[in-house]
Amino acid sequence: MPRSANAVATSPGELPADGTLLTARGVRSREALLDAARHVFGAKGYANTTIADITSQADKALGTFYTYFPNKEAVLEHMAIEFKTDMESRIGSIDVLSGNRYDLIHALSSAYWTNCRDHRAELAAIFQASMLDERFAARWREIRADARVQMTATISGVAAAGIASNPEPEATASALGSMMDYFCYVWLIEGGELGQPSIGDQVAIEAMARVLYRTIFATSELNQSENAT
Amino acid sequence: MPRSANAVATSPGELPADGTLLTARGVRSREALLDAARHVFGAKGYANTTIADITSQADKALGTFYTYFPNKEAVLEHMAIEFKTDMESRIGSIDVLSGNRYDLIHALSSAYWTNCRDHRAELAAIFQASMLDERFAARWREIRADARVQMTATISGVAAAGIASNPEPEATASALGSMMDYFCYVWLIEGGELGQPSIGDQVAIEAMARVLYRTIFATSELNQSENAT
Amino acid sequence: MPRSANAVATSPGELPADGTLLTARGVRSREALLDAARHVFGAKGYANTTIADITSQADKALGTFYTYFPNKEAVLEHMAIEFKTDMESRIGSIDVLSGNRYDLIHALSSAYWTNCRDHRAELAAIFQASMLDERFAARWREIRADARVQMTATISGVAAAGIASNPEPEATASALGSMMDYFCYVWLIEGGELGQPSIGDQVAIEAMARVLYRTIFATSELNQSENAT
Amino acid sequence: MPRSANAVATSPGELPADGTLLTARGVRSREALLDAARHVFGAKGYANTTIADITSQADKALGTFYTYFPNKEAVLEHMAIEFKTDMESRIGSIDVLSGNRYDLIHALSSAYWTNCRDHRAELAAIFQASMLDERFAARWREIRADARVQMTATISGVAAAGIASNPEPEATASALGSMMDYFCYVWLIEGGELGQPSIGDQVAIEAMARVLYRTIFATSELNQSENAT
DNA sequence: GATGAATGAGCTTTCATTCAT
DNA sequence: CATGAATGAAAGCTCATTCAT
Repeated sequence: MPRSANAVATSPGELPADGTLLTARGVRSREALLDAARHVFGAKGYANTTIADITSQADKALGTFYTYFPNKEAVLEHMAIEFKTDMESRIGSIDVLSGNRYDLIHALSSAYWTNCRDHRAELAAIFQASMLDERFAARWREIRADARVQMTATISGVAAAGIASNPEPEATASALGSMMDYFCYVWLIEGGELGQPSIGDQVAIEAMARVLYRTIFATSELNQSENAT
Repeated sequence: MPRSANAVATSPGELPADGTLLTARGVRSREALLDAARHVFGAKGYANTTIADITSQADKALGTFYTYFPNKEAVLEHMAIEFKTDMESRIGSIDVLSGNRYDLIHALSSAYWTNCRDHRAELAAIFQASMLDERFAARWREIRADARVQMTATISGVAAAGIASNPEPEATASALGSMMDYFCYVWLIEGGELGQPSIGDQVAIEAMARVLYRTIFATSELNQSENAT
Repeated sequence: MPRSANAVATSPGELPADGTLLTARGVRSREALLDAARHVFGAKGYANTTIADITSQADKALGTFYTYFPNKEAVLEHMAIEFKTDMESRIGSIDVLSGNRYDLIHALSSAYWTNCRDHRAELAAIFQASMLDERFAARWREIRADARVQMTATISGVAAAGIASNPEPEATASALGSMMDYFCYVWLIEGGELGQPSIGDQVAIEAMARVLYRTIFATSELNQSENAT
Repeated sequence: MPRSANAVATSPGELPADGTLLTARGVRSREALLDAARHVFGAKGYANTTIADITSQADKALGTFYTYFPNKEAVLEHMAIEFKTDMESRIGSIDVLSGNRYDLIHALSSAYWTNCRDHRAELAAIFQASMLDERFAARWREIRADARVQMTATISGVAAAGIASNPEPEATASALGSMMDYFCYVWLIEGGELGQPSIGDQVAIEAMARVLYRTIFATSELNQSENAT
């Protein structure tokens, strides 16, 4: 297919299914579909969303969807990449040098929480898809791994000598990562715990920061009773 | 109208759809279906499992399923109850008085992990269903709440005075609960983290225990730097 | 799935998609679908026939089709086997010893024509599918090969010495096979030649026989002028 | 309303859908689409080819197709005419007077085979379409009739008295025509017979010539045994 | 003329659920 | 109780055709 004169360059990830460029109109439509998808994923969940739900939310014909995406997974793929990229950028822009150790942990929690909050719908969809589709489970594992590595790197940078030893750091990091992932999911998507549907940003961020901080910087004293077991 | 002479009393939760009693044969069939469901839920996931999958695994005819359950959710409901009951029983049987504080936490982690491990398939199904079905999300919330309350009660029983303060105990408990739930899910069901497919029981239990213990019993010293922020 | 007491043994090729046995009712339904398929394949052509056409012709619900066949190809597969089996049986039952050479050729033509005529709809479908679907082209090639081999064997059995040599017997056999296949297709399915929509059985059979006979048993005299070229 | 100054006269069959004249650019585009269609018809088959396949092969936008053709059939129509015209021209240019009888038959076979070979893709498409579309079946019938008439005329011109009688000459001609059509299809398009994917031009042409020659010029001797039946 | 986005009818396939035997 | 055939609503995806730019 020829490069039309009115086709415009698009940023990576904005290419339609067949690899051709999009016109301005195309870019708008694609964006409308993504917005619509975000909306309905958030409202009905990824699995319960049909292509028709997305197009009707975007006020497009059903077939239009397939001009831009080969299937629902592709939409999610796109969102997952955005989610990941954004997360990396937020975590990457934390100033590792300023502030004390707790500040750093707090900044990390804050970045994590905020990113999940600002990508509520996508997070919901990604989480759900990771439990339904083997391929997406692998995708999500990558995203988690990435975040965990970032986190670990950040932590390691400030970990001073004399701090409580961390046997099995990998397992501990996994536990902390699980905490963050699911805590965000529970409060931002599932609707909180029984009888308590929502939580303030600060309270949430501090709760996560607390668990992270105490686990990572436990004093040797505490550490010893642990070993005493 | 009286049931046939060979109808037998069944324990609660073993009643067929219409509330009548089951014959011995009926009990066997029902059990076969539940076993089959556990098996295929574990193998293909809850969402991807069809009623036909269950009956064919159980070597029964399709229609037989509806003699015992109104639908797939009912099967899961049953499993969720078992999961919950078993969890309560394991946590309840922890000897709160013996051992030191870490031992108690460790016992808790162990009970949690072991229950999840022994109910792998059900856990997978419950997790998945909680993301697909609003009703099941509520159900799972209850189960989680229950476990959290149990856990908190256990913790509170040994929490001595002078220990680091826990502002927002609810949020902290939620974070710790999230950690346990998802950590178990990741390692027992999803297949671990990127590049590391499995984990030893002891390593897993200790990782969870470490996070719980350090978070709950942080020394005031650590606590102060936290407040200093 | 259990072997139900009312499931009945079925002849090979009458098994449903999942390999289980069919009940008497099932056998009836399956047959009804096959009949309906034959009918609509004949009326609208294979490619233009939808599953819905078949089921509505059979007065069944759409989904019923999938109880017996995984897709439209499977129906055709079934028909192709029947066609081939029947053809083999007809050709196989020709009495090779009785009659003169021409009689044998005539019997062969007759068997061929009659089989195609009695399987009009299937032949149409098979022919069409062989042009649309690579897999079916291979299937049809097998059927043709089989028929050709049968034919050749029959011919060889009576081919006396001193008959005109046949250089490139394979190519000649292929040409004769093509003649028979397409001649039958043209007159039995396509609706004949321009301006002549039908042909009598005897005329058709004799026309094919004539070409076969003259080609195979050409006298050396004729053969020599051929070589003289 | 007069067309623009750069509109040029086109040969018959090169008119766009609306009957107006084409500019030089238009002629180029149209030709590009026809070439592309030939290519993809040959590669994927007529039925499996979409308009998008054609335009993308031609490196044109989808909509451009409809500037020149109302639909896919129109493209094929065009090709069929070319095929037919070319066939007529090749057969027409055979020198009826020179050479012996076999030479003439051979020249006919050769012209037929060569034309089919040089229009492989079109032949494939025409054949296929004749099985899918009633209108095209009629079209193809015309083409075949034409070739048959040409052939018969050629043959008749050299048929001397005293040659074996040909009862039902129409049916015989139809059988011979079927042989040629399908033999060419099988070897040039379908990929040959089972286990033998291709054939040399000479072998193919001679096989067809042999069948034609022996059938048409059978000696009375052979003819008699035929009647003896 | 050329472009490619938009449309929606049409088809395939799946599967929960019912029900006659 | 057990059986498995029947049902039809839903959803995914394709593609010929139109049309505004």
